[in-house]
Amino acid sequence: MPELPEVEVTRRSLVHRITGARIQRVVVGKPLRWALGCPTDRLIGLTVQAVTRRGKYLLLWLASVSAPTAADAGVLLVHLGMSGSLLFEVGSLPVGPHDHFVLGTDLGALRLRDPRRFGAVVYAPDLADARAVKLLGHLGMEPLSDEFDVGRFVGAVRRCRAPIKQILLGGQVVVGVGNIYASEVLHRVGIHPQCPGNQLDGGRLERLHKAIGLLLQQAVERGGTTLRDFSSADGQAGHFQADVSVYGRGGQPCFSCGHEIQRIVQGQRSTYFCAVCQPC
DNA sequence: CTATGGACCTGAATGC
DNA sequence: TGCATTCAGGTCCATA
Repeated sequence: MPELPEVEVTRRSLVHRITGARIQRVVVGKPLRWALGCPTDRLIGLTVQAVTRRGKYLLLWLASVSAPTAADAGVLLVHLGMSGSLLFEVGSLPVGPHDHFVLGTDLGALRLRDPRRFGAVVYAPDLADARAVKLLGHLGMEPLSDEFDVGRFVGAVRRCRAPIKQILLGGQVVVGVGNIYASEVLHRVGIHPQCPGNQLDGGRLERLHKAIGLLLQQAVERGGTTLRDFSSADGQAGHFQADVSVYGRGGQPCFSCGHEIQRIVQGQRSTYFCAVCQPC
């Protein structure tokens, strides 16, 4: 489900509702990808001071009662994995079979619903903590921020021999581009997904850089992509699936040229592209 | 260091 | 209908 746009849409739908909420109850279900890393009791009484995002992680900054604006009580790193979604609801509805982490607060209940359990909620005292560094330390540039510099992007890609699709998915150059948006952005700029990074000239990479920012921004504005079950924290589905031009469209005609969309496998993930619009 | 494949887990869709 | 197979929005880890 969740690439950067879906995570950002979740963040925006959540932040104004949960900020200031005081944690009263923590319920854990079946194990997620990683253990929480602290006793659930440790979270009781803390308040959610801010909700930020790094790549596909949401960061819930926690504050103690004595310093409610300082985020001095650590951070919860939330990852939605493949099938996760966060829902925030007033009141306390029954915990469903796929709700594997629930924060009960005085403002409502936040639940991570994740059937496949590739997601995780990890507590870290701060971002210098070893667990936080392991998860966030190697991540590349934020594509919707000013740090997403053209020169750095071009330079980094041209140092890689891997296929450009894999470079985008890897997250070490730029974060947040997942399997849907990688295929989509390469189609937009006419680059073949198997083209090695170091064979792309500066002009094409500059256009790719620009297209990544634009595509992700557009997807956020459309509420993300809902292929099966994504929804924001208030239950709204996304609409960007209506703007998808190649992902999941193997065998169907390209909207630009009419040629049949190809499906190939790279790194055990499906890639979709048009061999006419993306010749190399 | 890179590249590759396996692992984690459930559910929906497809095929025989 | 029933059962087996394939696929799915992520990413860490072991192995070569």
